[in-house]
Amino acid sequence: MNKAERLFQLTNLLRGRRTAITARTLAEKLNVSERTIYRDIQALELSGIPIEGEAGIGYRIRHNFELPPLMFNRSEIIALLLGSRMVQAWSDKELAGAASRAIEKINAILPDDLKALAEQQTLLVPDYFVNSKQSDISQAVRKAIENKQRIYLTYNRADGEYSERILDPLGMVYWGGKWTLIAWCHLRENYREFRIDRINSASPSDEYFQTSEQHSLDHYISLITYPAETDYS
Amino acid sequence: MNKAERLFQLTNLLRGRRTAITARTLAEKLNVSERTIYRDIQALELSGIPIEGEAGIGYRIRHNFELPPLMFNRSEIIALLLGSRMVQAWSDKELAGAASRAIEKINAILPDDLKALAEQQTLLVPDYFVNSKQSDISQAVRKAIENKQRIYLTYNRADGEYSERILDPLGMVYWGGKWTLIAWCHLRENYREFRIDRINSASPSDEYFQTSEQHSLDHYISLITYPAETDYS
DNA sequence: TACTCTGCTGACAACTGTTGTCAGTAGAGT
DNA sequence: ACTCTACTGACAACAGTTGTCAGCAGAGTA
Repeated sequence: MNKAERLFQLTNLLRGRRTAITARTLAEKLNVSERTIYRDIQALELSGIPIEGEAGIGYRIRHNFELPPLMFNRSEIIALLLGSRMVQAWSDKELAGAASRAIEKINAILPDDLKALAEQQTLLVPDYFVNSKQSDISQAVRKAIENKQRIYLTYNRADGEYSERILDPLGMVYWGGKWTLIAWCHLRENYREFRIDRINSASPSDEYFQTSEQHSLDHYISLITYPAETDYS
Repeated sequence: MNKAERLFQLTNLLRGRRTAITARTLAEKLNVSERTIYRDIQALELSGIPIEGEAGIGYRIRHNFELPPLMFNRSEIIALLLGSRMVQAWSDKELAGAASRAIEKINAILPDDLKALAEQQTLLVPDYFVNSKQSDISQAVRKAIENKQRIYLTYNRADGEYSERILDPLGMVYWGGKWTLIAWCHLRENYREFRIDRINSASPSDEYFQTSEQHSLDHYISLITYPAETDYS
C-alpha cells in the first residue's frame, strides 16, 4: 500500500472509534511494522491532525475533529454558500457561528471567478428579523432535542394568556419565516407545536426521555399531511 | 518539494487559468524536469482529475471540475446540511439539485453518530410551497443576473393588472418566505422590486448591461434601510 | 512538404524516501 | 518491580522518484 493511502486509512481507523487503539493493533491492521506506525502518526501530527498518544494506553483522536475532506464542484459550492448564509441568518447563534466558519473555509479555496460571483452576493439573505432572545431560546431548545432532555417551557398563547408546559421536545421545523417546536406535551398527553417567537423561557430539566413508535417525530409527521400549497403573501 | 505537495500545486496551477499551459512552463514553475511533469500529469489523471493534454498546445483542466478538498468539523457539517436542506426547499431546481448532490457527498462521509443525528432530522425544512413554475422563473432570473443579461418580464401587479417591463436584473433577495427580484427598471428609470411568485414570464434578451456606481445592487442596498423588526405572523 | 512545438513513452542510472529491525528511554497503571 | 505502550535514533535493505536521453505522434504553420 502507498504511504499516502495508509495515512488516510490511519485517520479513518482513529476517527471511527471512541476508545484508544495501540500502535501494535494499527500495525497489524495495516500490515506494516510498529515503527512505521509511529512515523506515520508523527507525519499526521505534523500536518495538524490532533492525535493524542498516551504510554500504556494507545492513540486517540480528539473529538470534534474535522471530518474527511470533501470535494465539491462549482454548482455545489454555490448552493452550500447560499445555504450557509440562510443558516447564518435564520438559526441560533451556535449554528450561525458554525455556518460562518464554513463560509470562511469555502471562501479560502474559491477560484477568482467564483469569488467574484460570491462577493457579488446576487442571492441575498437578509437577517433583520432574528432577535437575540429568540436565538438563545432556539439554541436551548435545539440542544434539548439533541440530548432528548425534557424541558420546562413558559410561553404566551395566541390569545394573550400566559402558559407553561412540561415537554419532550422532538424537533424543530422552519415554516417559511418562523421556527416551530414540535413536542410531546405532558399536560395534553399529545403532540403540540410551539412557535419559538412566543416562548418566554425554556429550561432543560434533569430528566431524559426516550422516543418510541407512538411518541416520536416520525410518528408525528406520519399523522399530519402537508397542505399542497400555502399562501404566504 | 514533496511529490504529494507538487501534485497539489499542479492542480492549483491548472485550475487557476482558462488558457492551456505547457509542460515546460509547469516544469519551470515547479523546479522539476518536464519528464516529471508528464509523470505527474499521468498520476493526476489516474486519480480521476480530468486534465486534457493536446500536442502543440499544452494542458487544460476541464471546467466545472471539483474544487480543492475542504475539511469541516462536526458543527460546520450540521450547519451545511441544514443550509443545503433550506436551499433544496426554497430555491430553483438547478440550485436545489446542486444542494442535493452536496448532501449526498456529505452523507457519504458522516461517522455513525452524526449520521444518526442527520437522519433524525430534528431540524426540518418543509418544501411544500415551492411550485414548479416559480422554480423555472427563479432559475431563469438567477441566470440572467449572473450573466448580466437584460430581461423582458411580464407579471401581475398587486392591484390585479397585467404589466410588462424591460429590466437589468441585479440580484435576488429571500425575505423570509418569498424570493424577490431587484432590478433596474428602464420604464421607471429607477430600482424596482418584483416578487418572483407574481412573475408570469421572464425572457432573457441578447443585450447585456453593465453595473456602475449609480446602477448596482450595492448602490440599491445603500439606499434602503432594513426595518429593525418585521412581523411575519 | 518540411519545420516547429508539444504531448507522450520507454529505458536506465543516480538519487531520495521509506521501511523493518534492533536497541534503548520514559511514562502510566497494577 | 513489572507490564504495557509511546517514542526516538541508527542503519541497512528496499522501493519509489527523478533527470537524462532518445524517439514517436499529432497539430499548426510557412
